[in-house]
Amino acid sequence: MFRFDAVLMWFRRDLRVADNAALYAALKAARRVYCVFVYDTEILDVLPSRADRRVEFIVQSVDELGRDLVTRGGQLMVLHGSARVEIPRLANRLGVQAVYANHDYEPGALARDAAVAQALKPCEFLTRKDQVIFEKDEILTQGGTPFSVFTPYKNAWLKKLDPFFLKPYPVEGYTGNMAQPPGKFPAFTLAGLGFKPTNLQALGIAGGANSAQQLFTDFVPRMARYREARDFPAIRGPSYLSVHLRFGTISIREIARAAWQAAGDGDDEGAATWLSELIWRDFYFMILHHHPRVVSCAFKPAYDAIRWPNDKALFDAWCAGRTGYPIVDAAIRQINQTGYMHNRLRMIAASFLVKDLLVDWRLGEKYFADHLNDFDLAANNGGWQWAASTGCDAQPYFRIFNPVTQSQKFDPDGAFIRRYVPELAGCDGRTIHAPWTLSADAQRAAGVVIGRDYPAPVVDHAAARLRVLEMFKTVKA
DNA sequence: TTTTGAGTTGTTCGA
DNA sequence: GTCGAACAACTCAAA
Repeated sequence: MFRFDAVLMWFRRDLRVADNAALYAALKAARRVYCVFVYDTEILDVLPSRADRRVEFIVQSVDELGRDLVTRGGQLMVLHGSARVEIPRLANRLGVQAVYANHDYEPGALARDAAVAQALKPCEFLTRKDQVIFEKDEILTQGGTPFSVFTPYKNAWLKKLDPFFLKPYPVEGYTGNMAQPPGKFPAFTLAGLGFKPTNLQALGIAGGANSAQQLFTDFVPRMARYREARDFPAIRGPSYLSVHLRFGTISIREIARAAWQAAGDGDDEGAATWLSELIWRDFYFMILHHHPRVVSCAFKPAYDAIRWPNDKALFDAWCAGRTGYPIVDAAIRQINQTGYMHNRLRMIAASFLVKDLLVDWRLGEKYFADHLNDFDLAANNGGWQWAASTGCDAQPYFRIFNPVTQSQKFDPDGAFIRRYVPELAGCDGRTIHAPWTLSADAQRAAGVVIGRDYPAPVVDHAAARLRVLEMFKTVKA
């Protein structure tokens, strides 16, 4: 009744037991299922810092996954090395007939998986869809081509959606055939991996599926207000699940199901808006999978002709949160201090770097990639190309965020700015968005001298706007 | 094949 | 303060 005697389940971006597609497939297919996670040195060795919140998050998640597997009669083997080498070696040692894993769509991961599949032969490498609701070829235009505009993609996505696609994989009922590995596979500590602790715990962020469930439970009653609340960084609008989606400590099916059910027939716009964000996630995975060149090039190739000045002093000011524009600086300080940045602020900070400072979007993309806990290649690239107007939707290049207007609109009292730019704590809600406009007396009264305690604006927005418009026009012509 | 409607997230200007 | 139009013209997707 089993297809295989023994198989190996390889966990990667799916650090949970519940509703895990590949784990379910493995348990259904084999009399004995081994489980493994590899701390892949090919990834860890190139991280920019030895204190990385993501590594800490993964360690916590892997530890919890290991404990969870033990309660179900299994045990997680944990390795540290190159997955390309370690997985085939382990499969051979265990004598399994197949290795199961969930699909990973990034170009580097696809190359790794192709190499592993090759090295495993004749042992099979069997993979399942788990990270997304619909993969790259499941939502197509009537002409059978991939979409490149979000709205028609979303309409087709919603039309295709059926409760069937959101059904959880009932892993719990099939864990009787978990296998005990031969020998010892001790867990790795953060220090054992060569990394230093971060402020993750102090931030209240924790890895693992239990923490993800807590966040989700906390968000469910807020979902109805998501549409109104999500744009204001000072309030608790978003779900904060992005990092858990990144590492698979929560199932996309579980949360999409909740959103879809709540959205109903259009009577809950908060849930519908949140579901839309989950569809964006599928959309960008699809775009990257079909167009891997966007990793290094503009989706609209014409814009690769732009010669970005890339002024180093301006880029450094942006990275340090010292541009003189409070909302931009607060945003950058948030990512620097926490590894998280509110979505509205990601747009403002990205627009400012590209359109005001004339720095190549790829430098900003890299900065976010290095610092975001929830960094995902597909979504980060899509977001930056959107902000830079080089992306795949019909985004006119003359849409340039005004950092003061955005600040007034989305942080009206300056509460968020005050949290991350304490130099400006003495400014009132009216003037905090553009403190350089204060008179010398008013600055003294607010306890901040512009140019001494807080930088003067590094560029003039109105002038910068005209300059970038001119640049884009030249390239088009 | 041709036509038609529409395109995440904005800003500025002028009435 | 508020509102509508202009920004410029292109590409996508469906009828």
